[in-house]
Amino acid sequence: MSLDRSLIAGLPGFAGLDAGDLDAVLARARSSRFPKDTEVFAQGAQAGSFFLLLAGHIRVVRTSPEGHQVIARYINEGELFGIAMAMGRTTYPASAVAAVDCVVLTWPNAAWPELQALAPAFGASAYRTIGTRLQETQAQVMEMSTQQVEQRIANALLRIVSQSGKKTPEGIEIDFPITRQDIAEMTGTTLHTVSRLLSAWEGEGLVKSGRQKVVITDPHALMLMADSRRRK
Amino acid sequence: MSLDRSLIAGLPGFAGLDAGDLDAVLARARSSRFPKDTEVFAQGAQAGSFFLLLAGHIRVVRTSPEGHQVIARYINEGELFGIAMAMGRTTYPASAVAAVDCVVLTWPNAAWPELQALAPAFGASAYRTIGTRLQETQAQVMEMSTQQVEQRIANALLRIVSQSGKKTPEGIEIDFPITRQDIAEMTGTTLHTVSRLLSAWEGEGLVKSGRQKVVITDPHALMLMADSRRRK
DNA sequence: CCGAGTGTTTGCGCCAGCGCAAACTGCGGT
DNA sequence: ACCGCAGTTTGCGCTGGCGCAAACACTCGG
Repeated sequence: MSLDRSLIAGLPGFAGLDAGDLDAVLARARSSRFPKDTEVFAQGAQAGSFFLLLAGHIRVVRTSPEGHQVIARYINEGELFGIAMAMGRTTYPASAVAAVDCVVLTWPNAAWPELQALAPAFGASAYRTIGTRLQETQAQVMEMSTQQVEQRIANALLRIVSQSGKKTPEGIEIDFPITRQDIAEMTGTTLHTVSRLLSAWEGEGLVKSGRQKVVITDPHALMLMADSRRRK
Repeated sequence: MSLDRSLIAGLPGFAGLDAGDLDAVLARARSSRFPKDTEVFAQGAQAGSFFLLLAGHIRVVRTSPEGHQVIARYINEGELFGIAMAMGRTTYPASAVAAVDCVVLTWPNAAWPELQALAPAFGASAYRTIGTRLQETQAQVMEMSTQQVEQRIANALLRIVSQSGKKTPEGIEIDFPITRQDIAEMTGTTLHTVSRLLSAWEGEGLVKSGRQKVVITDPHALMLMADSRRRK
């Protein structure tokens, strides 16, 4: 069973490749399904492969020696992940867990140079991805240093929604299940605080939230919330 | 005036190059001196060059729109920095300021592919650098989410000292001037808190500190401090 | 030697957000 | 239809660390 070219034809890393090249890229890949809440790879495991998310949403989680969990990011459809080896690592620095049922392409590390040779844009795109993530992570550090919890949560929601938002009659909805606990782990707070805040916002008509679901009903007001310059 | 090969011969990115190659690498570079507290490049500026620190210490600072400053990292001798273009950026995401008088090699962006061609290890080394920084930054996010201020500061000091520590009869000293404010900006706290903590530690004989100077007299005790599992 | 500037220390009051605990609710399974 | 669990809400008390402010101590230039 071979994979259809259309799966990857539209992605930035493979732009401008002809049918033959696309097939060659796919020839080395294996496609697999990960049911909700299963691990694609585990933190600390030997990094033998890298991945591309074809469908679904993936949560990248870091666990501290003390057992604390932090959500480093969510991976969206079409993104590379688990590219430890491109960063010169031999081991995955975090775990990847399917937030919903996912479809994933897997390449062995050995395919990395081949892909780069085949698709000149692939390497550049991958490195740009890493660079972008470094930026985002540094931005997160800034946020955590300088902003109040309220603003951090607002920012986090806006960020998610901008990447994985689904329009509904009520507003923009996060299109994968997300718990208060998840939001807390993204923003360095507790589920209690997140819950309180969301309740408050719901009261003000900014958001509408239910079990593992959040809908932003007034994005503009949330944006104001997100960067209301505090103190001074 | 040409640059001596020995300047870069020992660096990981240029390992195994012969004299001619090294000269070729240096031919494209310009060496310059940056006095203490001068900017090598400014956040937001067009990224036309990338840099290698030959001597000194450089502080990488991000400033938020509100004017808050955060120290993203310190660059040590022999490290690349300002490699925005390798990450697909056209603009520097942070400012680089000389913490002491520095000597810096500068290449125009155009030299990037040439260096990669000349020194196969160069590209890999650069990407590993970015990867490492991503790891470190993510680790910092975890730290800020899960640890108390006390531990974050201890960790920050240990990290600095492990990279830029100078042994003295009294202990290990940070070998560039660093203020309480700097430490606060690295750890997301205030200079007040840092000052109080350092005073307390000085009382317990863990550190010895003065104006823009910190000496770790009992690294082991500090390490205990750094990862004393808190609550539960 | 003096003054100015920069970095540091310290006291005090306060409050955002956490820890703990208990109750509640909606969903999925049998 | 029911039960059980996972996720959520909410109250309450406490405290770590911040904001503010004032005094202090080096160091450097003149």
